[in-house]
Amino acid sequence: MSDLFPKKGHDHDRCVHSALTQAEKVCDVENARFTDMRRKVFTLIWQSHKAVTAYELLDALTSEGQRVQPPTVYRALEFLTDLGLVHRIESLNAYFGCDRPDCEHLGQYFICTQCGRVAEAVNEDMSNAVVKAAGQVGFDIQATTVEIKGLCHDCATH
Amino acid sequence: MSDLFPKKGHDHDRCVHSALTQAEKVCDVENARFTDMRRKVFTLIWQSHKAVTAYELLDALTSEGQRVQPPTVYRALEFLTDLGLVHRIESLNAYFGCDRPDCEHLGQYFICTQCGRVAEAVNEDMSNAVVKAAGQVGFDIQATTVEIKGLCHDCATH
DNA sequence: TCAGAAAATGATATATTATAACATTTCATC
DNA sequence: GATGAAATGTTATAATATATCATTTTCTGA
Repeated sequence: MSDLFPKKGHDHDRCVHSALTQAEKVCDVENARFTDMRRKVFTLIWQSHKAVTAYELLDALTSEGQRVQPPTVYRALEFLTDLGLVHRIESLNAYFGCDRPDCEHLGQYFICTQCGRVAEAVNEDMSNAVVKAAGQVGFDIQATTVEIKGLCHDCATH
Repeated sequence: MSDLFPKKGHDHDRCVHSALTQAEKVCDVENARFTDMRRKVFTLIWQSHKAVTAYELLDALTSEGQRVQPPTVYRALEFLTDLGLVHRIESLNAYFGCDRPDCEHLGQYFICTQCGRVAEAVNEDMSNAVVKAAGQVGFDIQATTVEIKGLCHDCATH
């Protein structure tokens, strides 16, 4: 069985560092400004492998001493999602850091209802099935939302 | 190409009538009460093949002369979704009538961003791909959300 | 370097979606 | 008809998101 969710006790600093490096690269390529606020929001999202709501981000920024209003957070989120650095999880109204922002993909999200962690898959079987099904009914795809809730392997076996 | 979205000029009264008949049957089997309010909300949802928000339902009920508060609508929606008579479209925060409420299924939703119509598919390729992908990573599925946005065949070709 | 334009953020207000908590009414059953 | 359970009414508020205009920061070109 392949791993999807990170192992317990993994070096999370590496996740964050890698995400930041990739985000910088993407912004560079896209000639987009990775400002302090955007970087802060992005880093906060990467504090865990869970999805985070806009107001949790707002609270976190406020605790850090910033006085921030909702539009500031939503703007940063819009910037990050537009660039594909962050994905919105529709069924949670929450946001999740992407670990492959450099390539276009139709992602699928596994959401553990026990531990709250989210994992992104880029599974061709699923993508292909969606594309094929759309083709069969003459539907021209613009965006897909595939979110799967249940128990991750850790939670299911403990 | 198989049809998924209803044809223009189809006899929509038949859709509504069929949906009501099926809903009555499901409620009967489940020994659940299809009260006036639930029937009204259900019928309003079936007024079109679009997804409807809770507050649109509230407004519609109000126009009909009822003085209804949000909890009333949300309770009816909870009842209907629990029974599988209505599905929630997560990416729209809106609700959509199911036309096969009698059988368990992992549905997929095609949402036309042009005309606003929604169509439910029960496509085994997609379901199987999701189930298989979950199996490969040891994920125990509780619920799935598959929503596909784009242009329906009518809108794409006109 | 600095003037002007563009982009980003700040600030205020408000829209939209959803639920908690308790009161009252309706309904099935005895 | 009395009783308890289910449904609905009522009030208040929580949670999520955006519109609008003001101000600040950054980029660009003279």
